[in-house]
Amino acid sequence: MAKPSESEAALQQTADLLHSASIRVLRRIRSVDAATGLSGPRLSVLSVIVFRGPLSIGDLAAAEQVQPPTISRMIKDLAHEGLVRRRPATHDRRVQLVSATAAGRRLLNRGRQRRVLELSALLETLPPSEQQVVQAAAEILLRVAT
Amino acid sequence: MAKPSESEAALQQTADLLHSASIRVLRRIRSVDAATGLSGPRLSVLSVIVFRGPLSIGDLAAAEQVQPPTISRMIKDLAHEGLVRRRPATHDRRVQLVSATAAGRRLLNRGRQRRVLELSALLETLPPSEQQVVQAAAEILLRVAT
DNA sequence: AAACATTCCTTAGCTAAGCTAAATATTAAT
DNA sequence: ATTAATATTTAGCTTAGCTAAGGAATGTTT
Repeated sequence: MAKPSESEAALQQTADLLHSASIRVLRRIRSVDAATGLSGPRLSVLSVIVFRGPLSIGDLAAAEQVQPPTISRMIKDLAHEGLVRRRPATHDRRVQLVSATAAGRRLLNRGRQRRVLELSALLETLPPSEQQVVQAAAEILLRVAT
Repeated sequence: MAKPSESEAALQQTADLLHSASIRVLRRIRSVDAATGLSGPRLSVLSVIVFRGPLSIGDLAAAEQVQPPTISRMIKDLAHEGLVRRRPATHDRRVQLVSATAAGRRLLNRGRQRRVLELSALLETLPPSEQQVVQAAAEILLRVAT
């Protein structure tokens, strides 16, 4: 590993801080998520389904960075719990289009609300100037991190 | 749910952005982590062991927000792979103190290096002013989010 | 000091979520 | 009409989470 230049070192320090901060933020949220009654992975796929509309199994697998069989089974379970509905696409009956039921949307939105409130409580302890820094950083990262 | 005031709404928007940004940052890192040959959970406990020194099973469980049996089994496996070592504490022979081996530290540091470089590549595309915003935000969040 | 209670860890056994390989069904192409 | 390709499912394995129950060491009470 070559010796990094000064600016590279600064970049790496920022990267390191960002890594740790992201971990802590999500760790904080995880505890609150338990209240939904869904596991992390299920909550995550339900979220994709709710916000990115009807979607095939394959698209869901790509979105979750997971293999199709994993999604296939989760959708079966979520459908059985009435949170999600699936039907063959009209243009290609191999693909299953998955969408959220009203119950699925309700559950997700309540969970999302709890999460947001948990983080809000954290941000509330900051002076407004720092809140703005956090917001600006989040916007920057959302722009560049796919 | 009561109607939020204007500042509460702003806070919630920031919280929402922060949530999404954190997810995307960690998702980006996950792909790189696969190169270590360790799963996410194992990498995570190894990291805690390396950076927080010798630690009991119970402390590790608390750090990872997981029940002790989960850690107990993972430590058994990591020890078997030579990445970690455990021995009874001298002052209380019920507790097992876990520490990293040289091999464990090497593996972790290489992985950490890869992660940091991956994020650095992302940050590099930003103008310096935005890099500073991200760094400032990360520092703020590390301060308030345990 | 003996008995009881507590604490730390492990074992056993379950479920969920990840994987690969192989099967099925539909569509596309030759 | 076959053959190839694609989308999903099924089957079977591993890892990681859980709870319940047990063993060993330590603390507490009488």
